Amino acid sequence: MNYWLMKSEPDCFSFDDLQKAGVEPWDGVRNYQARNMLRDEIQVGDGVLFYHSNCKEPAIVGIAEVVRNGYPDPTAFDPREKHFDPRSNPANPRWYQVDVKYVRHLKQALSRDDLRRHPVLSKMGVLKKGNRLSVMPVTAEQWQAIVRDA
DNA sequence: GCCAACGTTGGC
DNA sequence: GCCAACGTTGGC
Repeated sequence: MNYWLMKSEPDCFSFDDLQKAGVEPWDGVRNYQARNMLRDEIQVGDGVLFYHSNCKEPAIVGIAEVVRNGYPDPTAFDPREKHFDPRSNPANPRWYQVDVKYVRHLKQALSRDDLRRHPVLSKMGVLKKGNRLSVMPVTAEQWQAIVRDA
């Protein structure tokens, strides 16, 4: 069992949206490093920290769970989609997605300042400057520090 | 294969 | 809105 942090822009898709949806495909990722994790590493049952990015109050807001292993991202095949990629096709898919399920909100969202102040969480990749990965690994220690206290 | 130009991300 | 960081593109 592994743990991940996934970013979403709340103006686009928020954690409340995930709660309403229940289960949602994590689509539109167009970065090879992230693709490799989605396709090869992220497994059903893995834990997900849901992070709101590019917004007024960037923060880890809740917990989700992977409920489907990596499979081809169909939005890459559709020219009407924002993330359409003509180089990807069903016979030879380039981009992958997983399905994630809402679990629960944190009692209190963890802002970047909260994370920076924490002895364990201050090491999280999401705090690193210039980090642009929309999916990144979280250590068991970091996961437990969050799930235990929040 | 190098690298400059360009686009995107995302905190601030 | 600014700008640093980084990935991608494409000419050579």
